[in-house]
Amino acid sequence: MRVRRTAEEARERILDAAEARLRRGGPEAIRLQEIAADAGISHPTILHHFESRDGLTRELAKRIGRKLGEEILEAIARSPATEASAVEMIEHVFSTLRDTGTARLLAWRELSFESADGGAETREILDGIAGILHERRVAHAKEQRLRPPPREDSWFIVRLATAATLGDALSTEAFGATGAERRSADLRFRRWFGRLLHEHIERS
Amino acid sequence: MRVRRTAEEARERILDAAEARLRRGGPEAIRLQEIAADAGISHPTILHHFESRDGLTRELAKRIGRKLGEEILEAIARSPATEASAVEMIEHVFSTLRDTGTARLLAWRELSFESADGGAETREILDGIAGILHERRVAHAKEQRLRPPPREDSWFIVRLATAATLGDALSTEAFGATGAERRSADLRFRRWFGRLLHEHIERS
DNA sequence: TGGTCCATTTACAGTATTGTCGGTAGGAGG
DNA sequence: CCTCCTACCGACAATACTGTAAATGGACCA
Repeated sequence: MRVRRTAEEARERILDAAEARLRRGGPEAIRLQEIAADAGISHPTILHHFESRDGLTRELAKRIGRKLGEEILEAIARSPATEASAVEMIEHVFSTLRDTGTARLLAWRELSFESADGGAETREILDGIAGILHERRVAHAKEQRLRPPPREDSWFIVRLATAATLGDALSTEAFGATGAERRSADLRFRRWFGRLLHEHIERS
Repeated sequence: MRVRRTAEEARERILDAAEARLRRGGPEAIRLQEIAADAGISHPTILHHFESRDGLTRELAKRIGRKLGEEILEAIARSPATEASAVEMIEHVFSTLRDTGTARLLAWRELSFESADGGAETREILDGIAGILHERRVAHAKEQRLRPPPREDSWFIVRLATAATLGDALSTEAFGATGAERRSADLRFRRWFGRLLHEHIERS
């Protein structure tokens, strides 16, 4: 009683299982046998599709990056294009990133592939976001007949938002009680952070 | 020709070696044999002192937390006690944390022991810092006859600084060229962040 | 229907890694 | 000097994990 999938389908399934293990079990949880069990296949099938365990982790890291890009672009597309909402945009982007648990995966990626080439891709995405943000701010300044903010300021805003989200998602346990209380504190913190950035931007 | 150390000394040596491996090689680099080789001992000695590999990692995680606490407290002690320097204090604390590479270790710790009890300890440290910051702010407000900021505001400042530092240290690769150019950008970013917090605090 | 492709499996090989055991030796205290 | 404690080691056991080889069968196509 053997299920046969397309190669693409099988690969996705395997990556899904590996990702789930990574979310739950930390950086050492990528074991071929366990992943295979989760995916309902035998472990040599994984090797058939990814060459080696290393191939699997590399592919997984790539996919995490791709998914992140998609999530962010989607969030940008959904956010209204008014000038003041630039902050909201950022906030929304990164709260999405966080709630989906992608932050943990990103951290694993950074930790595991310190000198990998994957960083360039991430950087492009962030450059893109910073560009959009900056354009909006420049347009806003023109309207109000104020002088435009330095480019680096916009870049730093994105950098801060990224770092804060990543860091916050990682160290959540340290920041308060669990359950409902924590959720509401998380929300208040996010809002507080949004306001902080907003005020900074308003001050141009 | 056999070297005999005190148990305490041996444990420290082993933990040092393990920590170094973790810094360089990522989360999967904790191998008893390699660590033993680095420490100039045989691997059963590690097991003798730590029961099991798991015992070693747990102990290492604990020590990382302790060291962090010490570093932070030291930095606090060194920073002047004037009110306005509260931000500087934070900035200094976390730049120290970052430059020593402790941020990477913390990330490993969070990733590996998701539901461990270690979180409480970290939280206590942060609570302490937030307390100090808040006291200073309250005193400052009293002097200026302004109304004191909400406690949660101080707490959130610390939370943001922590998260941002941790996240930034992790994702540094994604943020720009390496070498001298990056260093100066890092410095500017830190300053920028410091000013951002400072302005927020000044606005009470 | 017969044939080909290839995703999948079972069984196995090889190796790396953790953990155990018995014994050895350094050093402190009597 | 003798004795005890225990840090330490070499050799071995057990297991866990990755990777290989050969066979199997599902699906599509002629």
